[in-house]
Amino acid sequence: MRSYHQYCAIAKTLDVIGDRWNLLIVRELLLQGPSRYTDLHQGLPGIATNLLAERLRDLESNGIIAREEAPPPIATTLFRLTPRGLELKDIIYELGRWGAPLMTEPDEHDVYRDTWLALPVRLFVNDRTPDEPPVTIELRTGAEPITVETREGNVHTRPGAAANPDLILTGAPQLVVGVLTGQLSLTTARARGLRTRGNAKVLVRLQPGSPQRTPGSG
Amino acid sequence: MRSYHQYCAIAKTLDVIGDRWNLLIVRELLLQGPSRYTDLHQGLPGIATNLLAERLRDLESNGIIAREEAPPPIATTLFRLTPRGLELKDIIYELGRWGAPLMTEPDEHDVYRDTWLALPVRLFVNDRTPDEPPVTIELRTGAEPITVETREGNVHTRPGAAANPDLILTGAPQLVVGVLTGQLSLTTARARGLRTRGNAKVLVRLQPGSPQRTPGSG
DNA sequence: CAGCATCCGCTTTGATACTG
DNA sequence: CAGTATCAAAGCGGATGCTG
Repeated sequence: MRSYHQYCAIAKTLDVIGDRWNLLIVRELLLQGPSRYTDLHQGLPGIATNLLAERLRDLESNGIIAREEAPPPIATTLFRLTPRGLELKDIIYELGRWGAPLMTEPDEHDVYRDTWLALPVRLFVNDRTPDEPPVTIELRTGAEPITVETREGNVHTRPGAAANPDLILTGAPQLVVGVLTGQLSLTTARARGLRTRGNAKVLVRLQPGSPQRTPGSG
Repeated sequence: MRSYHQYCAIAKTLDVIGDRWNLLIVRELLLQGPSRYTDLHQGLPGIATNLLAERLRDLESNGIIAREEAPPPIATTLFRLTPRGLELKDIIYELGRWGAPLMTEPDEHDVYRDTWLALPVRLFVNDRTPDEPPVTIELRTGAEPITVETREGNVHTRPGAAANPDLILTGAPQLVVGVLTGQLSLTTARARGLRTRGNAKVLVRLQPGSPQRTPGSG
């Protein structure tokens, strides 16, 4: 990329990951794990295919990602984060935490992927009563459900349905985010189309108090 | 800027602060406090003046910074971070922590400003024996000295000379960073031109162990 | 089909000059 | 001091084509 040519830790970091799309590529690899080129391309709506190829080259030469020839049955190239690339996790988390409040005013043109919801939920919400038995909430905002679980005072998210969820939230992602982050009351969200099934009282447990920092992977 | 048009917390954040120069402007305002246009311009070597003006407009319209007409004796416009802009501190710190290891291989063409050193030092170094009496180290890497102090287990930095420093380090910034982060031995650094005055043993106290997270402002 | 490279029109950036 | 104005160069996005 174009370097800032400044002897400064911030500038040096931005020299490596400041280019357009770079941090979103890291986001995809963090959320999805090792990925094929085509899957990255589909997880990054709007990127030109030549730019994706170029960015992957740059990130590889900077030691952020590595490519790996997977044997059958995959039989294709996989891109994965290196240990150094994984260290960008805290940066991604801070970006997600700062951006969570922006999620309540979505743009009409915005593209949405289910897995993207995991970040604001995990980072902005915390378990206020960690001593009570764990709760499980299933979020249905699109094609694939997401499961939110409390575990030892932390909030974890993972793709897929839950076995025995205490609560199921179905509706537009901004309604789900609004309710989970406490920016939207349950009454208002319901009036705007959110549907709930199960025990909605567990929601008071997951509210932004002192947000958790650098939660575990998952 | 050009939006990613993705309903994702990371993408939304980058829509606001992902443009080139934006985070470095925030860096300057964090390190220097409220600043005049000219001082920002001189603290951001390489930025075109039209770009600085445009970025300041963008950041203001996004609620990150505010401009303020200061009365005499300043009698000019000051740019300062809003509370929302101050919340970017954690992002800046994570960027600085990640970039600190890159500081040992400087480029010949890199520009340097004394205050930039504060970030990697404060973020990458911690006090291993917080119960012992505090130590003070003065860094002389350019025109203006920087003071490093331990206080209740945290490491603080501030511009200016120290009253009674335990140690004074004089030399190129990469030597100072290398020694403080433990990437360079004192012997090697001295051989490359680092000069020390005082009790060099206090350096073993300030080494990267479990790096401190989100230290207080200062 | 997966993983690119090439071409092209548009936008953004950087350098410089100029202004209230 | 605090910007605007201008313009060449680089970067980006979209379409398309190539190769295993």
